[in-house]
Amino acid sequence: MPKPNPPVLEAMLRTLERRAILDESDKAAFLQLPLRLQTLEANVYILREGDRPDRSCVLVSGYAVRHKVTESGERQIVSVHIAGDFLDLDGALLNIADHNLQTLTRSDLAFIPRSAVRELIVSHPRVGMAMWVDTLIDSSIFREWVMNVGRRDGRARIAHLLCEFARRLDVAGLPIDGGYQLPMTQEQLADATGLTPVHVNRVLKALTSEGLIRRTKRIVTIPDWERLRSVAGFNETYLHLDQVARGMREDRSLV
Amino acid sequence: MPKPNPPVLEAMLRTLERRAILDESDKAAFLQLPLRLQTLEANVYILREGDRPDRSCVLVSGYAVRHKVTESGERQIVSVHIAGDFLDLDGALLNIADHNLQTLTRSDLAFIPRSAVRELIVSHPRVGMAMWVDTLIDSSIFREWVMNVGRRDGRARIAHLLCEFARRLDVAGLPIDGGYQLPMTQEQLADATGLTPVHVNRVLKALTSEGLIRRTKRIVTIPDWERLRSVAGFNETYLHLDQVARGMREDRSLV
DNA sequence: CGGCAAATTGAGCATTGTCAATGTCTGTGG
DNA sequence: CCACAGACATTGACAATGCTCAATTTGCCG
Repeated sequence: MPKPNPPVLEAMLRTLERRAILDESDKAAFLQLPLRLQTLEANVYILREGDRPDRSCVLVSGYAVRHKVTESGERQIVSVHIAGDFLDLDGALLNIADHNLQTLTRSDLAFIPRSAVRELIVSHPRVGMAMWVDTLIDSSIFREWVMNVGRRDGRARIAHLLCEFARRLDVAGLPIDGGYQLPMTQEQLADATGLTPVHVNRVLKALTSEGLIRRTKRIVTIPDWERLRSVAGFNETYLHLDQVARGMREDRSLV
Repeated sequence: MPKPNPPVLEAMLRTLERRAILDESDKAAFLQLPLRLQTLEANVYILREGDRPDRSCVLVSGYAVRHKVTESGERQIVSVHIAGDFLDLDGALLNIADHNLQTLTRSDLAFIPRSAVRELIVSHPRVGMAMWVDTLIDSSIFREWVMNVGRRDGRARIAHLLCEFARRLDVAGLPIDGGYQLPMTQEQLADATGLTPVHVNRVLKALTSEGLIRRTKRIVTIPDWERLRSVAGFNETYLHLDQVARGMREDRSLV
C-alpha cells in the first residue's frame, strides 16, 4: 500500500471534485499518485521544447510560465501559472514538448510519472474527465490570449492581463486585498503581451497616471475594478468559473 | 442494438486509433455514438459564445472556424478546422461556450449529444484518452497562434498560416498537389492573423511577387516549400504529427 | 448586363518599435 | 556602513510596420 502523500495534492483534488463527481476510490487513487517533490529557484527551466517528457507536474507553490521562441529568437509567453495549477498534463499524453516551462519565482513542484497519470486516467475515468476539463479551460485561456494579442491595443492588452491575473488569484484563494504581487518584470510582461519592454513601461505609466492601477514595486492594486475591466474589455466567461456550480449538478445527473 | 452509423466516424476512428490502443469494444462504442447529421451552408453559426451546448460535433466535410469578438467589436479567428476535426469537444465538457463556431463553406456536420460523449468517456476511458490527446493538440496549435500573432510580423504570420494549413491538409489526406484550396477571404485571413484586410492584401501581393506563393482565385500553390517555411519560421513540432508512431508503441507498453 | 462581394491600390497617419542614455533599487563584499 | 555591480525601470528622439479612409477594379452570378 503506497503511503499517503503530503498534502500537496489536496488543493488540486478540491478543484477536481468540483469538475466531476468522484467516489472514494477515485479520490484515493488521485491522492496516491506517486510524487517527487522538488523546490526550484526562480527562472529555472522545468521543461524545454523538444524534450520527450516522462513526467508531468503540479505547481504546489510559486509562479511559472510557458513560453515559445520563434526561429528568429523572439520570445512569447503563452501562459502564466499559479499555485495549484496542473502544469503540463501535456507531458503525460503528448510525446514531444512543444514549448518551454520555466519558473518565475522560487517554486515547489510535484512531479508525477507519465505512466502513473495514464494509468489513473484508464482506471479512474472520472478523474481523467475532471483533469481533462482543466486542460480545456487552459485551452480557452489560450484562445482568449490569441484574441488579446491579435485584436487589442497595448493598453487593453496589459489591462486584460492584469484583470485575468487578479481574477485567477482571487478564485484560487490567494491573497488579494485589492492588490496583488505580480511576479513579472516588464520584459516578461512584454513577452506575454507581444509588446516591447519599452512600450510596456509607457503603458503601465499611462494606466498608473490615469488612476486605473497603482504600483508599488511589483504590487499591483486595482482601485476601481469596473474601470479597468472596461479598458481591458475583460469578460471572465473564458475562465469557466461556472464549471463549479452547474458542473456539479450535471455530473450527478448525467454520468 | 443501435444501428451502425453511416461511415462518418470511420475517418475519426482511424485518427483515434493512432492515439491510443483501442479494443473491439472501444471501437464499437465509438462508432455507435448517436449522431444527427446535418448539412449547413457557408457562413452559418454552429454555436455562439454564451450558449450552453447540449451536444458536440464532428466536421465531416467542409471548413469551419472558431472565433471570438472583443467588447469593441473586433473579430479574431482562433482556429480553422478541416474535414475530420472533432469540433467542440468543449461542448461536451464545458458548460458555457466561450467562442463562436461558424462554417466557412457548405459543410456536413455530425452532432453528438453531450451526455453520449460523457458516457463514452467514462465507460471507455481509452477512447476518452485518445480524444483528450486530440484536444491537447488543439491546445498546442492555440499556443503557436499566440506566438504567431504576438511575435511575428505580417509577412511571417501569413506565411505561417499558409504553411500550417498546407501541412494539416496534407496529413489529413486531403488533396494537395503543391497547391490547395484556401477557403478564406482576405478579410477572414486578416481576422485569423490579427491584421487588417488591406494589409493582408499587400502581404499576399508581396509574397506572390517574390515567388513564395502562387495564387489563382483561392487556390494557393507553394512552389518552394523550404523558402516559404523559412519566411514563416514554421516548425511543425507543434502539430504533434509524431503522436502516431511513438504513441502507438507507448500505449502498448504503458497502459 | 446590372449588382455585389471581394480584391486592389493610394495617401496619410499613428501605434508601437528601435536605439541609446540615464535613473533606481537591491544585494554583496570590503 | 558604504561602494559597486547588475538587473530592472524609465525616458527621449526617431523610424517603421501596419492602420484608416476612400476610391477603383475584378470576378462571379442571376
